[in-house]
Amino acid sequence: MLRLFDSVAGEVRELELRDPGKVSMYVCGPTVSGLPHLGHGRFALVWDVTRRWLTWSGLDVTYVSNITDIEDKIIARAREEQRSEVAVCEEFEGEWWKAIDALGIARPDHVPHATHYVPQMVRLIEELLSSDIAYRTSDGVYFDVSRVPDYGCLAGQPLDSLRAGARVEGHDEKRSPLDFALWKAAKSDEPSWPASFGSGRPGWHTECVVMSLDLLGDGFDLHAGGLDLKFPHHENERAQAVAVGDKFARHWAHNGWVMVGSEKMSKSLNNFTSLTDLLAETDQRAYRLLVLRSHYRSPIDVTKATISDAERSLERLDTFARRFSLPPLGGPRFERAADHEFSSDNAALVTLVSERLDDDLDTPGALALLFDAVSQANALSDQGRNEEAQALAVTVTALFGAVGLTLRSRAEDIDEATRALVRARNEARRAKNWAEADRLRDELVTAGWIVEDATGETVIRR
RNA sequence: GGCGGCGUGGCCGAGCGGUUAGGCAGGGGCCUGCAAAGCCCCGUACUCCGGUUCGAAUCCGGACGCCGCCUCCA
Repeated sequence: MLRLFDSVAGEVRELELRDPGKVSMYVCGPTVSGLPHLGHGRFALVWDVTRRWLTWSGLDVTYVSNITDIEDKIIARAREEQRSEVAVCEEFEGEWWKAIDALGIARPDHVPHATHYVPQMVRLIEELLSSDIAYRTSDGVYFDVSRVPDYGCLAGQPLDSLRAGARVEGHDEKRSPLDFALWKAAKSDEPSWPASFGSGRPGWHTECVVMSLDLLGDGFDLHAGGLDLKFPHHENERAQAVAVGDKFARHWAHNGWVMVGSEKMSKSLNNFTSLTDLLAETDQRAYRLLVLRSHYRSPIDVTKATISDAERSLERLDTFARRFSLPPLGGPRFERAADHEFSSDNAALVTLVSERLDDDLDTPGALALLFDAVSQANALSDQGRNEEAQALAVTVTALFGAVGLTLRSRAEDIDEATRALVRARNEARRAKNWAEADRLRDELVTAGWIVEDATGETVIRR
């Protein structure tokens, strides 16, 4: 069973499931006010890997991830571009899914949208108001954090300590600077919804509480997201749930940051900013490999150098897949251990990799094992031990598939003129006409092909 | 001010007291008509200063440097 670092406990602990055999997980999704960036990509990849691994392990996973479609930045953008908030959200939600699909991330089972849950948020706020945990001000409704005894358990600091550090500008009507907005009173040029406590729009922290509890029920197993959401977003979500008597999530997990070296992320510096740009310019699997290659809680550095490093690694894996004609696993479908049969030798590898991944998602450790296995399979094949090699290769590709990394073995479409060159080269080589063979190879190479003669017949690839 | 993290070989990146992480790049070899791919071998790293220990990258103390959170953020 997976052991994961729990952000409240501050230690790695086993994921204790509410219902045996079933995992309910909620991952805070994006606010669709712009193009998805590298940080969005990382969280989506990390939790996709987690979901896949749990599924591989035989668990029935329900994965929920929301779209925030009402928020300050969306309103600001809509105003700036003189179009509706709905139009902005539609555009960037479209971009979001394009990027998700390109990264080979499986779609969530449920994708709740904040605007579809406003009446339920209103009911939650009413409940909080009725018990005086929430209070009204001239600009909305606020949550009184002092009413939650263990407020700060996610921040890792007691309330007093947080309060001492709060960056001032005391909002007159708030009881504490840490109190957060549940509801923002309507303004004439902003979208608003009716409510018994005055029309307006929901604050960000309320939507995820309502949506996660609605779709997964109280005491769901895992609530995950980027490290930056730990405080105050997740703290505040939890505070609301606890305040109305729920247990909320049993386990909290957070992935680390994306860095771009010491340089500020910007196009002018030739750093990738948006996922959309990254995916347009690189192998779309490179980012997944980069994410898998470091621990999910460590910061990762995404630069041209680290991405191209990953791309070259992928070439090695693709060459491997080609050599053994391995099927492309991963992508939108899930792999399950139970769907595969492993010989005892290969079962040992599966066990070792499983132990790595079950240990707080040690993907770097798992990859090290898999790369070793790739070398082993190649070596076996070199020695002519083809059955063993093939079986190992199939196991390796299944395990890559288990974390969503698809190896490509499919030959590219090759046009007839190029095929003719390859045939001519085979003729020349049979005739030991090396000058002609070399000339034809140069021609193919100039056309962008990589030429390999390994099996007697020439094989070309891009 | 409070809380937390990090500093590893050319680059990336694991490591949680003793054994080769792994990848990429580089060097040598095997294979090959020559290449490519593949395989084998190689670099002998851990910010600094003390300490604990038979033994420390790994534990403790200190120094220096970098970063994050306490405010919208994946």
